[in-house]
Amino acid sequence: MNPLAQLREECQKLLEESLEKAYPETELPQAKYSEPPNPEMGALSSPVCFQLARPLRQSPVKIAQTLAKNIDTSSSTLIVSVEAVNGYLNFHTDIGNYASLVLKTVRAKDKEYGFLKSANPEKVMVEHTSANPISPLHIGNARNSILGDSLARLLDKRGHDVIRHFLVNDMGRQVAMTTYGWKLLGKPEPVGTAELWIGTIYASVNVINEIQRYTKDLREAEKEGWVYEAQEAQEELEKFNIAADGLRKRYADIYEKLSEIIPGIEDPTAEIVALNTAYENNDPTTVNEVRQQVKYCLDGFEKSLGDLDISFDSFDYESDLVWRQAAEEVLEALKKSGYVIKDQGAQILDCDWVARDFKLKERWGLHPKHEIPRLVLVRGDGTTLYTLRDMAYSIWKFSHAERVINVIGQEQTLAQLQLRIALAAIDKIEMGDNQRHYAYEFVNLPGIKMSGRLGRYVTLNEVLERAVALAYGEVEKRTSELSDEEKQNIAEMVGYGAVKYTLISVDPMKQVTFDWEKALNFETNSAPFIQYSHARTCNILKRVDETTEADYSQLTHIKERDLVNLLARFPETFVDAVEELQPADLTAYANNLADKFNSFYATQNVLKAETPELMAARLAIVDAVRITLRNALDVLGIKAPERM
RNA sequence: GCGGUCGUAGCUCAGUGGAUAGAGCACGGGUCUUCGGAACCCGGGGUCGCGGGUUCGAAUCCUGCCGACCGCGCCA
Repeated sequence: MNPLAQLREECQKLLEESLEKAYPETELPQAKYSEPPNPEMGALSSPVCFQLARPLRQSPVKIAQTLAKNIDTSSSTLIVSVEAVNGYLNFHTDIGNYASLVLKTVRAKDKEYGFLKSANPEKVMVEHTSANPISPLHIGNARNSILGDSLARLLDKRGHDVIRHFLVNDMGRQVAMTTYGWKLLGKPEPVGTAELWIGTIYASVNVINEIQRYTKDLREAEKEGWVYEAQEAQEELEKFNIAADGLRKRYADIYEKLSEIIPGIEDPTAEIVALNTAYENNDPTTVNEVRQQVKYCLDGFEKSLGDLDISFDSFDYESDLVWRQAAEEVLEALKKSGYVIKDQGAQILDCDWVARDFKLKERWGLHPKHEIPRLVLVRGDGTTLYTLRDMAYSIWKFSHAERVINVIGQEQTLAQLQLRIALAAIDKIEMGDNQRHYAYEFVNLPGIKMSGRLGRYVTLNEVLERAVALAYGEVEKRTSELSDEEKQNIAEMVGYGAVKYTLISVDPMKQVTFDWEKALNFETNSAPFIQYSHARTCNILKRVDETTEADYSQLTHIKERDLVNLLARFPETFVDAVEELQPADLTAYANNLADKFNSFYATQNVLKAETPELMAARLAIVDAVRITLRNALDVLGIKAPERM
């Protein structure tokens, strides 16, 4: 299953024998094997001589030469020679044997190639997306969904039992505001894309309220002759008026109607708060209304994400009564812990104290000077805060899983840390250990900031539509004989793949600026490029029936060796990507493999190979590349069409 | 003020202790009677934010500055 590991074992054996001969009594230090800078220098390389330099009191270069001289490769099937270069030991493979091992392994394992299973499979819950059900998913949410889903896929392939979870934030003021607007409109059915329609209601209510407020401020300031205040109000008004124009353009009647109704209401804010309270108190009519509105949005989310092949095993509503009860229990436990202090009637958790007592900073790798701010649990008026519900929710997660990964924006870092600390305070320190905040940064738009409150965003749907349309145009140029449906199918695989790839391939902690050109770039270093390479492999394979026995020792060209080496690296790349939770490792790998394959393709003609045995061997490479590219894309949730 | 994250080519980004720091875009030049050019090859372009330290070896680890963003609510 892992040919690279076999190769490494043989290297290790040779090294040990050589060291025993050349420097008896010396232990072989633990050293990682690395990849030489270029394939001509061998398949594997060891820097072990640098570590031996001190104990042996010799230069690494000298040691490497001595060890190389003492290595006898006759006992090894995979290694044909070892070279000392600048203190490194470079291992050269017997291409016939190594290619045979690698290519046969890949082809025998086929769909399972690379997916080494964990020795300790766990139940893992991945919570991702969890977007507020009041606006369409935008390109920033999509980063969350796509990263979360790729993590879930990676863990699943590694043999873990994965639960994909969505938390519905239905308790906030924003949901109440949206439902309020929807009621004012007479509870109509959504028109067009439901989430966008809902998002327009939400933003309209908000914008209208703000315009009223600043209009009032402006009048007062003018009356009193406050120049500075007047100017400030004027600027705010302009901002909201621009937003209003955008909303009108999207759904003229929503904004118009609401802007006729709302100014006639004495205190809309009070009514929104009242609606929120009624919902919290489980008033049956309100529950129906809110849930209906939320459902419109969630159905839309499921559809957009479904297009991307992203789905959930469970949706849970924050409003479910269980949490409130569980939150009470958590509060009791926290009080008993003794870490809760009182301040003007409020109850507050002293996080830093907990961290000190349980040595959490050492345990979780935080800086010793990192002071953790205190956390308010209960207000002075006795009402509880969200944190308690979040804790209860966290505890609930662990009744379904041993490990929890929360894909949540980077701005929640402190809140997530406080949550883990609070869990430690009530004797659930292992829940803190096994809970990981998988943080990611914003996606910005060039020039402006996205804002749900102003209804200003690039929606996921828009991006997907444009990507698929562009892909369709390209597909049409090349596969005119296919039916429209087939072309559409391929265009979707390509367009969706392109969007996923751009979001997966950059470090989650890097702020990115959304760039249409880059998202729709179908050239090298994109999903379509990898998919295209895959289609090329399929195309070659389609043209032949392999009958001749391959002679792998004829794969003497450096590009062929390079591909064999790279193919052998896939299983460990996969394992590293899962263990480090870095799906980007796999986009980089797949791009690299596609790149090397195209380079091979340009000069090493497969079907016109010099001998039938060489052709068979090259076909084996092509087939192995096909399998590996497909598997790498598959584990990222990107499909690989056979033609495009 | 305190804490976190980021800073690598003109632009967008890889590279989490190893050899000469790599891709794509953009720019300049080439390949093609093709196993599908969404391709391949060559080229220019870098004091890895700045300074110190650890190490045989640092873009990578530690530390001090500088800059950008985000947190530090009796909001959710």
